[in-house]
Amino acid sequence: MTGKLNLDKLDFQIIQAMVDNANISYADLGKKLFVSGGTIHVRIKKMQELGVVRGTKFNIDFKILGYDVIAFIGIYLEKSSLYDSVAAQLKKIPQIVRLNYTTGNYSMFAEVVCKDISQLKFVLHDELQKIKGIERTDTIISLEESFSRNVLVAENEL
Amino acid sequence: MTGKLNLDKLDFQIIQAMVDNANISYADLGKKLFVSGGTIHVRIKKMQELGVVRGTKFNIDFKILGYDVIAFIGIYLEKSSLYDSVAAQLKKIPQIVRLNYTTGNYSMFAEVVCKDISQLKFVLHDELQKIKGIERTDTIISLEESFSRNVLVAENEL
DNA sequence: ATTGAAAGAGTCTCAGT
DNA sequence: ACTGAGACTCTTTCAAT
Repeated sequence: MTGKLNLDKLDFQIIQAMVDNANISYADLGKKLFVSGGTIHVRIKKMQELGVVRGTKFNIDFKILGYDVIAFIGIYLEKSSLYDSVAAQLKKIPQIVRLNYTTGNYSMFAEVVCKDISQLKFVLHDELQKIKGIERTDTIISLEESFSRNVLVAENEL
Repeated sequence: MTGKLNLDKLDFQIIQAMVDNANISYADLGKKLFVSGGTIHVRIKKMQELGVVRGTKFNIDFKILGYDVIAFIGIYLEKSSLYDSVAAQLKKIPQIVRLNYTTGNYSMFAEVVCKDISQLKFVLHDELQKIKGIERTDTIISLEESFSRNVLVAENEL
C-alpha cells in the first residue's frame, strides 16, 4: 500500500521540522538543512502529491477553551456485527472525537472530550444509554495528560 | 484558569475554519465570514497572544508512511506513587505517542503507534517488561479507526 | 535534482473611520 | 473595532546548471 514512496533523508527532515510547527519559512528551513528554499518547496510539493503531507492545521489549545475533561470509553457490543450501526450513532455525539474498532478487552474504544464532568455524565448516562447494541461500557477518566506527541518518523533513516 | 477569554462568534468561526485546514488565506476567509482580511488577521493575532492558537502544524498521513499499527495499553501499577517514575521511562519509548494518568480500570493509559505487529510485540515484550513498577498491562489493538476529529468548539455559541 | 532570481500571492501595519 | 491600501515577506515558477 505504501508503494514506492522513495522519500530520502531531506524529506524526513522536512516532516520532522514542520510536523509540530509549520511556521518556519522555506528559506529559513532551507538554511537549516543546507539547501535552497526552492528545494524545500519542490520536496513539499512532491510530498503533497504523494499524499504524505495533507496540508496544515491550526494548533488549538482546547484546554484553554474549557475542554479539559478527557475520557476513554471501552465498549462491549452484544454482537460484533452491530459495529457499523453503533459507530454511526456514536459519530452523532459531538463530544466523541475518536472511535476505534478494537480487539482485546473491548469491541470498540472511544475518546471523549467534554467541558466538565456534568457534560461527561450526560454523554455517558443519556446519549450512550440510548444506543441499541451496547452491552456495557467502561469509563476511564484522564486525570492528567503526561505527554502527547507524534510518532518519530524514520528513526533509522536519519 | 481560562480567565476572561472573551471570544465572540467570529473568533469561533475562525477556529472552526482553520482547525482542520489552515491553508485558506485571510482575504478569502474574510470574504466567507463577511469581514476584511485585516480583521481576520487581528483576531488570529489576539488568539495567539491569548494562547488559544498555538500556531500551525503539518498534517501528515502517518499511515502512508507505514505507521499503521495503533494500539492502546492499559497499565496497572504496583503502587500509584510510581506514576512519575514509570511515566519518565515510558516517554523514552518513541513508539508511545501519548500517556495519560487515569482513574477507572487502569492507573495509566498509553497509545502506541508502530510500523508493524513485530514492532508492537517488541515494545510490549521487550521495552515494557523492563520497566519496574508495572504490575500488568492490557493491550487493545485497533483494527480500524472509524473516525478522528476535533472537538466541535462552541456548539452553543454559534 | 538544485539553484537563484523574478513574479505572484499572502501577511502585516497603520492611518482613517 | 473594522477597513482598505501600502509595505513587506513568503511562496511559486522557471531558465540555467
